Order: sequence, then structure tokens, then C-alpha cells
Amino acid sequence: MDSTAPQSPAGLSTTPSWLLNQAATHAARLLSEGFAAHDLRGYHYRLLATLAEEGPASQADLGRRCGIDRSDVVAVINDLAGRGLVVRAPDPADRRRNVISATVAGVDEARRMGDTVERAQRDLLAPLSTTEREQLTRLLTRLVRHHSGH
Amino acid sequence: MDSTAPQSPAGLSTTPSWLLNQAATHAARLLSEGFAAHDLRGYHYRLLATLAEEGPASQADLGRRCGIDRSDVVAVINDLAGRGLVVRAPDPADRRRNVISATVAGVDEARRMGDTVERAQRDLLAPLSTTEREQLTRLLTRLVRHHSGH
DNA sequence: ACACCAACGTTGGTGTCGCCAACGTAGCAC
DNA sequence: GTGCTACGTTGGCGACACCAACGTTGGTGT
Repeated sequence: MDSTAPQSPAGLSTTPSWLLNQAATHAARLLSEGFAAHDLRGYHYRLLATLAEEGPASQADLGRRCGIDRSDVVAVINDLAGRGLVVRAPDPADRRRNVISATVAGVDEARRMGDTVERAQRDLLAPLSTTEREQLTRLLTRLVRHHSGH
Repeated sequence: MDSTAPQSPAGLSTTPSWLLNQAATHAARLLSEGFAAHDLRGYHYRLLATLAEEGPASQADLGRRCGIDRSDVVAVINDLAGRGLVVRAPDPADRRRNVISATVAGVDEARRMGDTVERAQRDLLAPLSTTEREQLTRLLTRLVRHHSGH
């Protein structure tokens, strides 16, 4: 009556939102375990990777691109700047803005974290074939696109 | 330079873990908006629905089945009991346990919330065809099964 | 020139979810 | 009886997503 089966919430386990939640939870766990080795979190990676790939940007812009609230960007940039991975400079063209740039060390860390993320993807998608991975990515992309278009 | 495009974090938008996270976030938002009308949250639904579908169970058992920590179950059951949706009774066969049962009102609320959840699923999967929905469910199920088999 | 509104960075919250440590109580195996 | 385990409960923590408000700055309309 009390086996060690921790799963299957009855009819819940068939609802897509439940499955999405569970899958995302597992993915987040894999990622955060990887990030722990860098002593950073998901927010750090999103911002740092975006900076490394797309070049300097204002905090508000970064937040928009990464789906992170302006107010949350502040603290994370503070942290990244404190580690020398990022530089915060006032925008001479618009004194409301700060221009955030990844330092050399920042770009380096972004690359290393990228490797960590790649490893997590492989672990995450381990049970799926290449074709299935593409299917999943395509379906999720459609979903996300539809719902982020407001 | 500052269009109202809040998305596409560069190379991030192609990683499955990012897509899963985004999709799950949208799903959670849809669900929680629906739950708000019942003045309840996701935890409440999971427990209540499980009780309504599978009958009475101990708190620890419920937690295991729903993927909710024992300590979190306590507060939610308190809340549900305070609303008369659930009854907490000591288990005569094992005095460590509490037997939680859904009341008539609880089963009723579970049904109503089930409708809300169904509506959320439809909104969530709106951009996908029936075949694609089945594909997605199948792929996610495989993923979750693989990773919850520890 | 002035008033007005929008955007920026920042502070300081809120809520949900997932998890962990510790305690006292109760059952079970040896 | 001595241990080990499970139970419910309390109280905490961290990550993430979000919101309200403020002072500052830019841009617009008049």
C-alpha cells in the first residue's frame, strides 16, 4: 500500500501542462546543478550569454531579450559586475541608460557555461532520438511563439 | 533600436531546456489565472484532484503521488480543510497517519477546477493540431518517465 | 519655453514552487 | 527493549516571475 512509487498523479499525468511542468522542472534541475559549478544561476547565464553573443546593451534591453524583469536585472548585473564578468558604464548618448558589456573574462565564462548547458541538453534529451528531438523543439517553438506573441 | 519585441534571446531560443521553461511558464500562467477564480493555487488542485480521483490517502502518500513535499502538504491541507473541501482524520490503524478525504464540496470543487484545467489545456495547445498534441504529449511523457525513474 | 508623457535604473516588496533540517510521536524488526 | 524507519509539523531557504513606486532623463506637443 505504500510502495516507493513517487509518481503518477492519476489523470494529471496525461495533461500537457503537467508534463510540461515536470519536464521543465527536470531540465531546470539539470541546468542548476551544472550552473552550481560556476557559482552562478540561470539569470546570470541568460544575461551573460546574451551579452557575449549580441554585444553590449542597456539593462532594460537585456531584460526584454531575456525575459527578465528590469528590477531583477539590476541585482544580477551587480553580481556579474562584482565578479568582473561584466562592465556597467553610463551611456553618453542617453544618460538614463547604462551600457552593459561582457569583459573578456565574461565572454570566457559564457563559453564555459555554454558547454555546461550543452551537456545538460544531452542529458535531458537522452531518451529521444535525433528526429524526436527536432520534433520536440519544433513543437515547443510553435507553442512559445504563439503565446509570447502576447 | 527599441522596438517592442520582448523575445528571442539569441542562441538560447533554440535550446530545448529554454523552450521547455518558457512553455511551462506560459502553461503555469494560464493555469494560475484560471485557479485564481477559485481562489486556489496549483498545489491545491493537485491534492484535491488526486483525492477526488483516487480516494482518501495519508498526507505523505498524497505528497508522493503529487510530487509535493510533506511539509508543503501540511499547509495546503490546512487550507483545504479550512474551506471544508477536505477532512483530516487520524488513521485508527496507524496513529502516525492522518487520513485525508475529499468532502462532497471538495469533489465538486475538484470537478470545477478540472474544467478550468481543461480550458487552460485548450488555450495552451491552441496552435497545435490534434496529431501534434499527441506527439508532444508522447515525447514529454517519455522525457518525464526517463528522468523520474531517477 | 513649458508641460506632459514615456523610458530608464533602482529599491523594496509579493507570491508560487521546490526543497531541506529538525523535532516529537508512533510503528516495526531484531 | 533497542534501534530504524515513517509520519506530521514547524520553520526556514533559494530561484524565478512579477509589481508598485520613486527620481532622473529624453522626447513631444503646443
